[in-house]
Amino acid sequence: MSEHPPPAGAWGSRSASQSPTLADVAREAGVHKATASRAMNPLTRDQVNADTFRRILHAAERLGYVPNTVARGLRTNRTAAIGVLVPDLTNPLFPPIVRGITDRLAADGYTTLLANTDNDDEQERAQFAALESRRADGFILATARREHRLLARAAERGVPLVLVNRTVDDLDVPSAVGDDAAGTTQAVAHLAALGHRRIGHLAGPQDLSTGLTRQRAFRHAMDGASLPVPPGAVVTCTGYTEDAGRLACRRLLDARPDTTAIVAGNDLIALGALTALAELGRGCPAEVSVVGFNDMAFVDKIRPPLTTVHVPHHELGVQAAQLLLERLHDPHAVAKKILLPARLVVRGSTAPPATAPSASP
Amino acid sequence: MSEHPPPAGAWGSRSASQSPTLADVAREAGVHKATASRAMNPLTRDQVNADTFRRILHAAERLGYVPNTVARGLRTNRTAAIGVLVPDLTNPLFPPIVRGITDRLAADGYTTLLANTDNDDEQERAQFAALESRRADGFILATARREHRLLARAAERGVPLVLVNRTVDDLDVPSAVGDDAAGTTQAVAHLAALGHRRIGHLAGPQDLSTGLTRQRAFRHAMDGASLPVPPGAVVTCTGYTEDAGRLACRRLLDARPDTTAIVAGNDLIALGALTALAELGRGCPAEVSVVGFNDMAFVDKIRPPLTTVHVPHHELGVQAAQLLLERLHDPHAVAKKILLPARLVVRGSTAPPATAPSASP
DNA sequence: TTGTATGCGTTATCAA
DNA sequence: TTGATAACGCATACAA
Repeated sequence: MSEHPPPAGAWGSRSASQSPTLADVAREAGVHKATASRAMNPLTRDQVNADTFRRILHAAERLGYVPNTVARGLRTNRTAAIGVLVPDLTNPLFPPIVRGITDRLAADGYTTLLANTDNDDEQERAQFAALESRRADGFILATARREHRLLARAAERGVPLVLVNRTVDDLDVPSAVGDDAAGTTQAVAHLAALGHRRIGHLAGPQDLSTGLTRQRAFRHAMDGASLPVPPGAVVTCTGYTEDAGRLACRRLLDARPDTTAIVAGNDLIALGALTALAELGRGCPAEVSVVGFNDMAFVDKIRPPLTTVHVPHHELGVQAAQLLLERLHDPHAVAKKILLPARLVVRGSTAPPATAPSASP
Repeated sequence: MSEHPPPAGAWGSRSASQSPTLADVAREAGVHKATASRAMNPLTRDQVNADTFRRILHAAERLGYVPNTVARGLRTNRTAAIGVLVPDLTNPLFPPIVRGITDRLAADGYTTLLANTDNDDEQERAQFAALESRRADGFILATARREHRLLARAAERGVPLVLVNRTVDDLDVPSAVGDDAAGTTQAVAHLAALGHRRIGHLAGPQDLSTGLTRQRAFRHAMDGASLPVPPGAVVTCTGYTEDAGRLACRRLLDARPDTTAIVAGNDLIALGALTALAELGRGCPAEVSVVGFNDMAFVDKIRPPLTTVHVPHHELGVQAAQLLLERLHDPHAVAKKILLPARLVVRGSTAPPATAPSASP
């Protein structure tokens, strides 16, 4: 056994800043490495005698043994690490999603490798390659475009992949997204019920599933309410940003000055629209109502408090992680697509139109 | 997967979903593993003949070789991965910090391992252990309390550690934080210049460096302006949350009903204070002015737009990452503490007091 | 139930 | 400049 054990938590002759290995534990417990390995692994724990198990565990504790996940990963070819790619963490949409992901993953002992892509193909490729070289067991992408080369190739190679928030065209990849269509429909219904007839849409980028789905749902809902969507009433923003929203709103009101309500592609676009309205001296909701999408943090505090479609982002993250874990457990499972309910939250940015709907023939 | 051999980029006889290894590349190029290794590593690249280098690189490309970071990590005992611990990513304070960290780390080829602790000791311990078992090369903690057992022990063990946003007492750990004292001083000076004399402080938790520093700076600045800080004018919040701010604000106004201005420990506390004021029917800034701290995203959009102290959070993250990289490069470097400038941003939540400062004797 | 032997993919050391 | 060999720490097939 050990001669004079150094103060505490040291391990014999090894240099002070070295971690003890399974070999050290085995030596300390007087067993073979393999037995120590079995004792430390929950899955093989029952293969070892109860008594020796206690001895080994005790030795491990005494030495402060921590299993080396890197070595284990090399041996087992599984790292219990998941790559998470988001466009930009400072977009308030993503923190709750990522939080949901990490919460679910951590519960199963998985670690989250986080990377931002800034919607840049080259950055995304580089980050994805880096995480793949790290042998992440799977990926959760919040960066999907409807057509996505990198994503398609990865899926074809059989890389375990799950999409969150956005989805992709023509590919059987599991995903967890909000019900964009239903949310948009509720927004239009709300405005129609208030008496609005000239409703515009500031659409998100059409190469993103959210942008396209919401735009189509908008037209469909308008049609269903027998409301017209004349040329210029739908303007596509260059991005999900405040500034793109501001610019698009000006174009919308330029083409359709009598617009009384706007369905924005998301909350950032809605904020931009509010700015544009303020610049143009048009009151919201007095003259123009605005509905957002996502119910980002603090949009209830702005002026006017934003009517918007709530999407359960944390739960989106949880479900995405859950899907990935299931897929890792059973690689041949069918690629589920989860749609989480969205619901309109009415606040102060919507009101009946100031002038009654035109009563002329 | 598919029975049909994959179209292109397959590697001889290996099973379809296997990555090619250095051995495969070496065989393809007709050299030894070791030579291939040297060719693929930027640091040893020049040890290899230019011609064979091209041959190896070509072979690697043909096979789609990606170095296995796990194996490299086992061999070199360095993983190029950094553990990042935050209390809660959905607190708007942290996304820009984390973004700054990942930006700087990614630039040097490091990967970010992200974990949330929810200010819970046990969660933090577990997450830290998990990341350590993964052999992260170092850690950036946004979770520091002034006295922090886990942190202290890790520092003593020589684990490369950097603190961000918050710091710790009595420990030589590098850190990057905002200039809390200077920011608070500016806030008080601003209010005093507006004519406020009865200024209260909703202090953050005093076991956090930010809470203590700002509280002390508040008292010091008040003293410097010859303004009194009577009992009850400083209330400590139970946390950096809206609700804690709301409750504390009620206690403050209960004890000191004639308060005309409030310096909040941070923006969330300020938001809670605004809520409390609204509940009590006290206008802001008409009756009570409020100053926040941090300049979180979108506090310029709320009503009233929040006067607050801007802290360069992204840069805080960048600097923290930079400190850690330096420390990894030179483990014996001195533990720098970086203080980034904070500056008051005046918006709509502050105004001169409604009643002129009491003119009685 | 435990011990033996081997290899995961890479890099460091030594020889040639 | 290149090749041979060993070792990083662990898990597992096989033997005992």
